[in-house]
Amino acid sequence: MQRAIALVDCNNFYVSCERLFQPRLEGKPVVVLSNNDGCVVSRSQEVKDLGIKMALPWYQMKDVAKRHGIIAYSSNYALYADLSNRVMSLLSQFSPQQEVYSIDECFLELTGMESLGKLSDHAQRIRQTIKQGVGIPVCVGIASSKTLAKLANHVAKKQAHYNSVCNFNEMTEVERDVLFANIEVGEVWGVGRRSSVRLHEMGIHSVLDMQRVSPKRIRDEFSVVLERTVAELNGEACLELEDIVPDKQQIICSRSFGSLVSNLPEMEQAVVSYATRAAEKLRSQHSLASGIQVYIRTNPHKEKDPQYQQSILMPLAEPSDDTRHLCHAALQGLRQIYRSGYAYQKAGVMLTDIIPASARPRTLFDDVATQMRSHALMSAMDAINRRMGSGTLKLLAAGVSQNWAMRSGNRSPRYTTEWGEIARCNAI
DNA sequence: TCTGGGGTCCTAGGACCC
DNA sequence: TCTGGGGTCCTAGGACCC
Repeated sequence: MQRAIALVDCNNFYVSCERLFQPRLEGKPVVVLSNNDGCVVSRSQEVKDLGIKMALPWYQMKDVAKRHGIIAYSSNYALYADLSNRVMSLLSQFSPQQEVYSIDECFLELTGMESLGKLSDHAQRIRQTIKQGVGIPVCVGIASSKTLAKLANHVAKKQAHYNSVCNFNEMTEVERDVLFANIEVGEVWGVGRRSSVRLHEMGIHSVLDMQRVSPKRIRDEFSVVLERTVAELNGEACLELEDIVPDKQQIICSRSFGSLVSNLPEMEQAVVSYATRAAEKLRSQHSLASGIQVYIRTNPHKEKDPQYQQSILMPLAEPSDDTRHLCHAALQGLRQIYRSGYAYQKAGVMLTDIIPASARPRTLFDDVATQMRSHALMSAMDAINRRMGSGTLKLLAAGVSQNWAMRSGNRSPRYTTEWGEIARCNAI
């Protein structure tokens, strides 16, 4: 039986989320910026049409934004995450097997569902359901492997006559060849900028070229990863749907500062804040970490300023999920690598050697009473912060004024997750 | 003034062991 | 004269993704 995998991808997801609550943005050029209002991470079609590239720094496009009346929003992850959950939940009705691949896209297994009629018609019903139920526009690509499904989605998005749905399985080989010959190889999932350049040098320019290249040659010149991509392009499904989300093997929390930091006390506040957040993520997947890595750096874009970056891995005496232990280790690490005389732009922490909490190693000398008190305290903190808002209860070491905190100049209200910011309907 | 954050997988190379 | 070969584990770094 022909394998049928769908990739459902939200259009301009963050921008679509903003428009949902502010319909006046419809038809206008809109962008959403990364943390710190750094660069563009989501663009409306109007902005794409202006030729503005993804990840362009905001300060570099302020002039063009002014000329064209581009409206910029700071990112509002609480809103996007909530709407994403609604989309994914609705999509789960359409297949027994769903892999949520990112905040705005998921794979659905549709193999064998041809009995429902043409799969492209089915995909149109999926689109209508999401549009009606959440209000977010999506495109659907269908094919016999994940890499091809991604490509089909790309076609559905770019070529208007497909009406937002493209099913390679419903096309003849000749039709596909014509299509593939006209798509740049760099559009393929797994072919990044570096590989793209090298492939071009080898004379492989289009998706069709890539499909027909000898897998062995790709393996020798690149890696097994890209060799799999070639197989996937030929309809051989090498990548399975991963419907069970595995625990994270590393948990990172890092952020650029709103303004440069040149003193240890503020760096300490930032590192404690990040370690606190990382510990929350760790507990939410019921895991323990045995190490915490701390990382600091100056601004590499300021070439004239003295540059410094350093990281250090701090092993913990025993695996833990206690914010206090993790922060303590992180601070010790920070003090070892911190050098005065630099203007720091960013710090981060990474939890490593993560194990399930149920696999905590036991010893004869375990202080079970302390472990239980720690667990009770962390559970209470998490419950309060969930209910009253993140950061309601925190370590004093995280600082109160937080002068280094990120900029977020134009964030929309958290319409769906904060009582105080909920959307209002005014009767006239 | 101003350039994101969070992940995964693979590979190469060194240390170490027998 | 002549100094192996294979395996594992760890780490750093690269490439890619959204």
